[in-house]
Formats: sequence, C-alpha cells, structure tokens
Amino acid sequence: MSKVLAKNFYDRKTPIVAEELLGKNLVWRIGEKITILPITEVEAYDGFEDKASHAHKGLTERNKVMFGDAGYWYVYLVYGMYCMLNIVTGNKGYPAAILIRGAGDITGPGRLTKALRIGKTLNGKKASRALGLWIEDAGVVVPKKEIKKSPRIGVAYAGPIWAQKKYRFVWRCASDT
DNA sequence: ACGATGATGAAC
DNA sequence: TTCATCATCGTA
Repeated sequence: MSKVLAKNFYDRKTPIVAEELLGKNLVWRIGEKITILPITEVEAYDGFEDKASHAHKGLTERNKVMFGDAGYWYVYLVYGMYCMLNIVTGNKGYPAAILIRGAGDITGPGRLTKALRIGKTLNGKKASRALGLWIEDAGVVVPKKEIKKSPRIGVAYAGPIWAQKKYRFVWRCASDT
C-alpha cells in the first residue's frame, strides 16, 4: 500500500524529513501518464539562520511559500534556465524546504524538472493527487548505511558554518561505492 | 573552464 | 532603473 505523504510528515524538523524522503516515491501524473521515481538525493534548507537558504534575508515575493504550511511545492528559477523543485517543511511562519536534487535515474535538480517538465506553475501548490504531483510512501526503508550525508552544493557564499553543514542526503546503493 | 540566460533583491 | 548574483548544465 502506498500512502500519500501529507502535512504530518513534512511538518517536522527539516533534516529529519529530508533524510526520510530518500526512498519515497515522487509521483507525477499528466493525464493518463504516470511517472514514479524513487527519491535519491535531497538538500535541507532550514530556518531564518541558514545563510544558504533563500529565507535568511526575510520574507520576499519569491520565497514566501517557504514561510507557509508544510507539504506545498516551492518552485523557482535559477541561472535563468532551470527550475528547482522543493517541498516546504516546518510550521507555518518557519521558513524551511527541501530541494529534490535527484530521483530515479535522474541526477541533478535542473535535469529532474527538465525531464518531467515541471515549471513554476506548481509554485505554492499543495502536493496532492489532485494536483498531479505528490510524494508517497511505498514502504521502502533505506538502510542508514546507504545514506550519505555531505555539504550542500553551490552554497559557498553562505560562509563556512552553513556551507559546511551536512544537509545533503544521498541514497547510495550498496552495489556502487 | 566557461558561457547561456533571466528572475530576483538591493542599491542608487 | 541598473547591477551583481545566483540551491545549474552542456559543451569544450
């Protein structure tokens, strides 16, 4: 049985949610076509103090979704070309989100949204079957040994403390090393 | 190693 | 209104 992850899953400490998202299924439906991809790589962006997070400069038009309820999509454009897909975590008023960097065979957040044709129209929408983009638990448990923690990518500007935080979680199968 | 490519936020 | 800066990727 697969169950759709809802607010009670996302509304917890961001790094915990991020780690638990590994192995969950990202589901994307366009009409009759359904794509199911197990999540393999994520990054946590947590709270006002996190200098790598968009939220650290306060509430803005772009990042306001991060301040809202958990379980909503935060989608934005970087480098003029690629949309980044994030799921909002934490309580309302507490800005946090998790960037989905890879799922299935796809590695890289830009490639993921390009492959699925996910765009900013989903920004601020609730992850649900009705929307056509959601995450569900198919009962897969990823062994701790297969989870690799490391610093986040592309956030050197955040200063040593935040740039070095191990908020990146990668599901590395035992078969490869 | 670097350019593409455009929204964003802050300065002026 | 202008400017530097990006949670990146493909090509070289």
